Amino acid sequence: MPERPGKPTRDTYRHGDLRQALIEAGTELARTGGPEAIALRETTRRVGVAPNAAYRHFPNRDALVQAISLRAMAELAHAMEEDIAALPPTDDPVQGARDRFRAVGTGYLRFARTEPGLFRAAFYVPDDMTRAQDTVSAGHGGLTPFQLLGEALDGLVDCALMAPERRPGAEFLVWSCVHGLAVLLIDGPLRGLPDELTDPAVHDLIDLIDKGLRPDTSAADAPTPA
Amino acid sequence: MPERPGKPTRDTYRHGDLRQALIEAGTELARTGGPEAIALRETTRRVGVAPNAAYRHFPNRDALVQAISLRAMAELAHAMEEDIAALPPTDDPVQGARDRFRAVGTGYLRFARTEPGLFRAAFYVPDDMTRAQDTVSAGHGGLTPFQLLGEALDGLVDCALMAPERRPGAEFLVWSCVHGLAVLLIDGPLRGLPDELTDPAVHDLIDLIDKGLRPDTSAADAPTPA
DNA sequence: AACGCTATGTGGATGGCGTCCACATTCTGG
DNA sequence: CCAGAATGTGGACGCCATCCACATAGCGTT
Repeated sequence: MPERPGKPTRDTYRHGDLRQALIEAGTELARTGGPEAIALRETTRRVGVAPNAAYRHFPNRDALVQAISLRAMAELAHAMEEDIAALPPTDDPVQGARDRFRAVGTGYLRFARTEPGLFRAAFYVPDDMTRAQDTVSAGHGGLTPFQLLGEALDGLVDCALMAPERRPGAEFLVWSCVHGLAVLLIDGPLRGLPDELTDPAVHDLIDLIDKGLRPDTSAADAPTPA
Repeated sequence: MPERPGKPTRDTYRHGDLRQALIEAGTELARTGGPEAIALRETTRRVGVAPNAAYRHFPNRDALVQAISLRAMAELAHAMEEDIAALPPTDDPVQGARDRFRAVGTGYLRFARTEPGLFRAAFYVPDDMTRAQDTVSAGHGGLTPFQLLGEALDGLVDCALMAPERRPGAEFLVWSCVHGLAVLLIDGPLRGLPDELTDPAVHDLIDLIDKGLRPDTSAADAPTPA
């Protein structure tokens, strides 16, 4: 019996669901080391299978990383949904819209800080905008992170917290701001900033975005402030 | 004569300034392929030297990447300085402050789109905030990108385009927004967006930040807009 | 001027990686 | 029940970073 305990073994020649097992194992690698830590050989090793077996389910390493990336994106959606769900109920629709908008941002940044490896994996590689619609990257509610943000923005417009003419493409602007902070915090120059400093930064950033989106009250768009 | 044309050779056993040559060659690799394209072996090959020679000047690959990263950060500073220098002269100090602030942002994003590989290299790896002060990463004016942004923000405060009490830490917020768009554009889901779409996005983003930074004119900070 | 020390470059080996090709085993449909 | 498809294995190749032992060149001392 050459079976050493601790090493995953199997009695059948076939694995059963190797594809899923690889995604699972690879996700754990990404969780601790980011997408570049997803080594094909190490992943197959953990599953207890020869390196080449992976090629029966993915054309190459990048395809595996891609699949893991989609799953990570879905986890990001979950985190955002959690922050939205944790919101205290309100009768005021304006308050509600603003709360949901904030929750989208805080959930995003909470996930980035809690699971930096997966967050980075979610944004790894051959991506175009089409993937944001992929249902695999959606949360339990069926919406992707991008779509969750869109809904929150629609809510702002409905409550006149945002000018409708500014709505088109606003996802990209807001997304940029929040994403930028996430990136600077997890592998940029702000890495390792203690929570006591990051939490206010998150708050202030969302304040800034919120304020920047609001409709112009009087005359405030011209070069001079007032 | 085993010298094949095209391959860099040298007549002396010593190279002269191998360290600088490695940084130079590695920078070219990063320019086209980003920091992960900086392979120690390929870099030394281009310089015409054995792989191990690099270890006389850098403890490991990461140190080389780090040196290249600093140089790339300096190039980023140059790009920002260029946009500032290209500004039309103005008598209006308010206009000037706003212009410089915008130029900091446009320069940053122009560099990111023009030299995505170097931009990514600039933000690669073991970084903490201390490196932003490193003079190696400064531009011709002696200021790092971070410091250039700080100056621009000071200018806004001086012209009452920004509330002084919001000044501390504002670098991080503004930086996040601009950096986020850069990242989404060059290796995120917005990759490959044509210039016709990115240019307005850059403009709108800076507008949003500008607006978000402005002092509250009347009553506009409370949950209700007006 | 000669000597030795140190800085610098070379060569070879090791272990990790992704990927390809040939082969083995199992499952499935006719 | 058997052929072929699906799946897993083994070995090889070329890339990589890094380590050790060795070679050579330049520099300061005497």
